[in-house]
Amino acid sequence: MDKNLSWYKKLFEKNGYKFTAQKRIILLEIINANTHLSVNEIYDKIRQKNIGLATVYRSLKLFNELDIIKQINIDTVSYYEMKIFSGKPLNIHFKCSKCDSIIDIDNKDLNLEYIKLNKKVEEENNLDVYDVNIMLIGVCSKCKEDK
Amino acid sequence: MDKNLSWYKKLFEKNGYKFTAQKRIILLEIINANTHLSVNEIYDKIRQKNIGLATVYRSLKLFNELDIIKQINIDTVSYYEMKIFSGKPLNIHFKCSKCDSIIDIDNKDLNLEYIKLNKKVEEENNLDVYDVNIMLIGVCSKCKEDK
DNA sequence: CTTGATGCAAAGGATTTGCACAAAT
DNA sequence: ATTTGTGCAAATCCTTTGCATCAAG
Repeated sequence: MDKNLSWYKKLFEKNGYKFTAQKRIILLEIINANTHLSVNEIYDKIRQKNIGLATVYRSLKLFNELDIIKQINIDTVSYYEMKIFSGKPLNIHFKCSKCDSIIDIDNKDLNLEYIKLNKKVEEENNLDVYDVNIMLIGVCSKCKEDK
Repeated sequence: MDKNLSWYKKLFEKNGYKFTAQKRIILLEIINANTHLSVNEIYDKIRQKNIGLATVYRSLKLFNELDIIKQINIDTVSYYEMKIFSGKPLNIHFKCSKCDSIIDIDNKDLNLEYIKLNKKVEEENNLDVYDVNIMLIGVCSKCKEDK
């Protein structure tokens, strides 16, 4: 087991949960995907391993609670992705309203600018902001071409 | 009927839909709320008028199609609010993770800055962006106090 | 009279829960 | 042993759909 997984194992146990084979498999899928996944996408990848849908839901709920994944809701469908701290403070998602594809937008400069804006919101409204979801809607480059 | 409502009536009829009493009642609730409403919040306000839940869903779907309302999804719950063009190009929502309240954040300067950032995203990724949903998550001022 | 709209109830889809059994400490 | 986790099926919640009827043009 590599270093990272044992880190997660410790986190689970510290909070009174067991790091079972099922949770390990589900977590690895999300880590390896490196993008957002829906419950069904996760379930499809692991269904041959005899893991029930309810277990997927329960694991995701737990991961969320422990703050290791992030849930993104797009048109009533939920997607999940890892929270990664270094160099990727937040993820911006773009949805094409023509082809419905969802694109991850990741750009350090942009992220920094968004963070500055968040600071401003915090100050002006007396809030603590610790997470942001930004969802852009429009037409992607492919759909701009074929019209 | 005031000017605004007759504008909506025309919009509906131009698109082959009737401006019924039910749609009028539902639309007025959203206009008067001046904030985001869930389907249940809308339904509760009008249920005494003998309007079915299905009609609420159908009307919201239609309003969305005609682009007069905007749908916001927060943790699998959908909220609806008017799209207002003048001076309110976008709405930023903040959700307190302690008390679950949702606060509308509206500030012209902030909106302008966000729009600049969106331009940057458009250019760098060759996209057309025409709508943005920004959702901040954190702790509200009330919950910051009572701890 | 023709077309779209409505209310109701049934259907559908996503998510959660109850329960008996299995696994881990 | 005790506690937590799992798979399955049933239950629940939100949303959509089918159908008979109603209303508007």
